[in-house]
Amino acid sequence: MIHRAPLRDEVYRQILESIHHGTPPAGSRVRDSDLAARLGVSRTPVREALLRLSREGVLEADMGRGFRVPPLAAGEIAETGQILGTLESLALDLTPDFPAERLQRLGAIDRKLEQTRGDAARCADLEDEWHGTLLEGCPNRRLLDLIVSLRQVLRRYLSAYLRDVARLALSTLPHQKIIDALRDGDRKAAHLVFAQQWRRGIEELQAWASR
Amino acid sequence: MIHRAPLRDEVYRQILESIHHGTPPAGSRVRDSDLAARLGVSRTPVREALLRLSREGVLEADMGRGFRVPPLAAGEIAETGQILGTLESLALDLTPDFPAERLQRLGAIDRKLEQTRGDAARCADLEDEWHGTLLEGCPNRRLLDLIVSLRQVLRRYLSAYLRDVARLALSTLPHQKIIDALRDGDRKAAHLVFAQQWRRGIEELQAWASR
DNA sequence: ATACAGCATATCGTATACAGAATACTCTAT
DNA sequence: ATAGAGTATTCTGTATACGATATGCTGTAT
Repeated sequence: MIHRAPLRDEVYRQILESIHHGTPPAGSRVRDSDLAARLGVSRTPVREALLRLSREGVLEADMGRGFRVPPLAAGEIAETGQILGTLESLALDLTPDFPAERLQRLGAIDRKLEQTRGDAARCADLEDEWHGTLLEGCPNRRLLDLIVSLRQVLRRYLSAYLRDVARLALSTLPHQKIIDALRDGDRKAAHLVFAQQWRRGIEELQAWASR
Repeated sequence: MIHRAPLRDEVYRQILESIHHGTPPAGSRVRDSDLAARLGVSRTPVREALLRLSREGVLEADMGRGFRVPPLAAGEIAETGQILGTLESLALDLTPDFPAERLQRLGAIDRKLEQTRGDAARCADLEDEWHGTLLEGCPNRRLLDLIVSLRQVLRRYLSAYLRDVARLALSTLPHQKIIDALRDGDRKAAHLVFAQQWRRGIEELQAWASR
């Protein structure tokens, strides 16, 4: 069973990756013809990807003025964080079980996370992967899709933060606490730590973004 | 200060309205050239609108096969309902206050709702307006945007339901209970009734959709 | 030096063109 | 009459073209 993938999807991924690496930097314009030339495709799929990115909040679009990477705004962290924290908590609650195999994979990601030094984007990637793995058992696929797309917004801040403070690695301690609670079958505790970690993470990002 | 609006936005609205009225019916294909001809614009803005609608879950897009109105599926009601109920509850909690003026407007919408007979789409419109008005004070604009776009998915089911059972009007009783609780400053009670009403609504829709 | 008018250029939003894949159609063989 | 191969047509995804608006530059006046 073969299936062709739309160009716009690949273009979407490429642009997103660039933005996470900070190119172009926050505040700058994004010219569709530039991207089309760089990626070797026409403007059409590029614009489709840009339109999608601006619906998702990763880009801004002003009529007649094209697209731009919005400046980092502390307020956006809180807005998106509230939503994402709520939705990920919901996904956690909806997940029927956490088989040992999944918990092991979570531990493996944490170990990689601890070994990752210096590469902010890679670090943020792993953090994303951890959350994705934790929630992958949630049967509500639409919810998972929504979470993934919302996460792109926060990822921009997380990457910028990690680059800026040049922190060598994210702490995996709260991760481990959640894994332990789930292994013991203590959903309530897991939920609590998870929500608390979310709050802390958002506060940390916000404190940084507010200078 | 004048601002031109992108064609794709107007096209988006038109298509959405059609779908809510049940044309084209669930299951049928949507040809961009048809719409372009009918609306008197080119395929470009039409495709942009269709792409957006399929990202939002109102349409389906298969590569090489274009777009279609997905068949009504009971599972989708539960999936979207879980998300939307959670997010609207969040928005309710985040709203700092409910001035008397807003509560009066809610009452006015309810009265219109009671007088609306037979027009399913109009009825669903008013139900939407009620929720929109209830939550308009929430300072998290991104959350409100997200809620609006998610609501489009459920609206398709609500419209179809109202058309099918030919119910003359939605009950505004739970609405009134929420308004009363808010007037008394009893947020907890309001939250409770709200969440409960959500559950009941979803169950009702789902029971209908499952035949 | 600064601010502004006027022109040149770039870039956007939309329309159209084109190639290839999917669907519909026809004709034949059973 | 039905099923299936082969062809014609439609429609999609992507590329290109075009007109209009926004942006940037140059020169001049203050």
